[in-house]
Amino acid sequence: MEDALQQCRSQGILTGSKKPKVTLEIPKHDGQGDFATTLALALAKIEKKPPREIASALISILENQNSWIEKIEIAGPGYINFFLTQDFWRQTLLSIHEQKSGFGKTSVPTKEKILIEFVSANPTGPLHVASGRAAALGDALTRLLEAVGHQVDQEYYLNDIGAQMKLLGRSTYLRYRELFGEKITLPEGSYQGDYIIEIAEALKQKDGDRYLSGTETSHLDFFTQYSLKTIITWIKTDLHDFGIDFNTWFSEKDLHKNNEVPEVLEFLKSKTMLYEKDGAQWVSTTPFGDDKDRVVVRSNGHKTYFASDIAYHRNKFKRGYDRLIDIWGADHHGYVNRIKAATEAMGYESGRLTILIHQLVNLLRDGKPVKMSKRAGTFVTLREIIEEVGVDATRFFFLMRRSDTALDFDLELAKKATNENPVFYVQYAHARLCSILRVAKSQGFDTAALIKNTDLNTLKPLTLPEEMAVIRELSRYPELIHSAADALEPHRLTFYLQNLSGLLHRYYFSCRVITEDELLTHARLVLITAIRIVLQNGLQILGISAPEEM
RNA sequence: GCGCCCGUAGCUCAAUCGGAUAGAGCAACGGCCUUCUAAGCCGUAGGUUGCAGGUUCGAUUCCUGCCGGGCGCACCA
Repeated sequence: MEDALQQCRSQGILTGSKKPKVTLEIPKHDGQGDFATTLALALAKIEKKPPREIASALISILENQNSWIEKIEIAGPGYINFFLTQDFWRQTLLSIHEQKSGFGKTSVPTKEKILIEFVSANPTGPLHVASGRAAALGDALTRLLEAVGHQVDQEYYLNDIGAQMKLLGRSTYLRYRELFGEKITLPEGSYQGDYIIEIAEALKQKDGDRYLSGTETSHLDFFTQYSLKTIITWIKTDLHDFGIDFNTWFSEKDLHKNNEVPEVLEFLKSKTMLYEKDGAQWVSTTPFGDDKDRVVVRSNGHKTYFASDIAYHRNKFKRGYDRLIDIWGADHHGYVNRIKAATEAMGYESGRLTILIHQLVNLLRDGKPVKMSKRAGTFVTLREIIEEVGVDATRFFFLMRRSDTALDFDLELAKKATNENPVFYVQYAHARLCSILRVAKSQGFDTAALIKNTDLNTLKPLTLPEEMAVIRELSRYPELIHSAADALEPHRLTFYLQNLSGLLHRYYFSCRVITEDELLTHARLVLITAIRIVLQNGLQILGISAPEEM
C-alpha cells in the first residue's frame, strides 16, 4: 500500500506530502473482502480529493502486483476491499504445520526482560478468590508476553514483616493456649479463621505443651515464624496446583535486612526528592502526577509501608529488568499514582512500570453475595474453588472478562457448570478433533505422513466457505496474540478460542472429514490438525489443558 | 467532597489505534442424533450502546457535564 501511495505521488496523481498510517483490517461482513483499508478515507482530507477518486488511483497501481490478490473493490465512502485467492489462505495451513507449537510466537529471541509481580497476597491466610483472578491473569500474561518474544520472570512479594505478622503470631499463640483448655478472647483485629486453629493444632501435635510456660513475648516470634512458614507453604502449594510456580518469592524482611529502605531514602535525598516537614520525611511525588507528597518516615521514626514499596521497586529495576508489571486488585488502585510518581522521582522512565488493575471478584452462592473477610475467617479459598470447579474451568472463567470489569463468580453455577461453562466448548472442540484423528488412524490414514507431503496442490480440495472461514480465523491467530500481548489483555484469547471452536463445530456438523474421496480426506486431515495446533497453542498460553477425550 | 474504574440484548460480556449493517454465550421459543463424540449444530426473537452536548467524512470508542454502580482517598499495614 505504501508503495502504491508513493507511486501515485511520484506520478503526480496525488500531491499531498503527509503520510497517514497504513492499516489493514478484517471487515466485519461478508462481501467486503478478506482485508480492507481506510487509507483513501484518511487521505481525503490531506489530498483534498474525494476518497473514492483516491481509492481508484491507488487500485490502478495495486492491481496485478500480487498474485495472491483475486480482485480489489472500492466500497462505501471509499474503503478498498481486497479479495484474496484461496491459495493464499490454504498456504497458511502450510505455515501452521511448519511452525507447529511456534505458530503465533515470534521468532525474535528476546525483546525485553520483564518482571511481572502478582498475587502477592499477605501471608496471613490461605489464598482466596480474588487472588485466583490475579494468578490466572498474571500467568496468562506471562506466556502471552513470552509468545511475542519477551523474557518474563514471575515474582511474588511477601509482606513477611510488620504489624500484621505480629498479629498473626499472636492469633496462633492464643489458639494454641485454647487447645489446652484455656479460655481466651481474641483481641480486635485478630485472625479468626479456622486455619489458625489448624496451625496451632499441628504445633500441639509436634511439640506438646512446651510453649505454655513462659511469657507471651518470649514465644511470639516463634509463633509468628511458624505460622508464616506454614501459610507460605499453603500458598505455594495452592499456586502450584493452580499451575503456577513463581520464579522468585521476594521477602520484604530481606529488603529490610539488606538495608535497602534507608538506602533508597538516601538515594532520593541525593536527587533532592526527599524533604523534612513537621518532623516527618516526605517524598516529592506531586511533580510526577500524585495528588500530594507522601510520608516515608513518620515523626515517630517509623518508616511507612510506602517506603518499603519504593525500595522494592528500585530493587526490581536494579536487577536489570527493562520493564516491570504489577498486578493489583482494585482496592489498591489509590496507590498507582504515588508508586509511579515515586519511581519517576528516582529517575526511572514512567513507561517502564505498568500497573495493571483488576476489579474485584464478587463471589456468589446461588445468586447471593458471599460476604468475605479474611480476619473473620469467612472466605472461600482458591483451593476450595479449584477442587470443586477444576483448574481449567476456574482459569478460563477468570480470564473471560476484561480485567477492569468486576467479575461475578457464582459457586453453585460454576460447580454444576456443564452447559454454561464455555471452557468445555473449547476443550470439546479439541477432543472432537482428536476423535476424528483416532478414527482416521484406525482406517489406515497416516496423518503425520500426509502432513509431511502437503503442498498447495494437495490442499486444492479445500474449497468450501466453511473451510475458508476456519482458515481465515487460523491465520488471524498470530496477530491476535500480538495485540493481546500489547494490550495486556488475555481475555481476547478466550474469546478467540471460543470463536474458533464455534467454526470447528459448525464445520464438523456440515462436512465429514473422512470420506470415500481420498484426496479430499487428506486435505481435510491437514486442515483439522492445523486447527488442533492453534487450539493447543492458545490453551497453552491460558494454562488450560487440551484433553484428547472427554 | 476529590480521584480511579465501569454503564452495550432479559442476564453475563465482546467489539481489532475513530471505521461499513454493534456481535457472542446463557435464558426463551422451534427444529436436527441408522453418520468422525448431541458437552454439538441450525433457525426465531431480543438494542435510542445510561442521559445531554461537543470534536469530524464517520463516535460504543476521543472531550465536557450530568445520572447510576464499584473501589479508593492516613505521619495504617
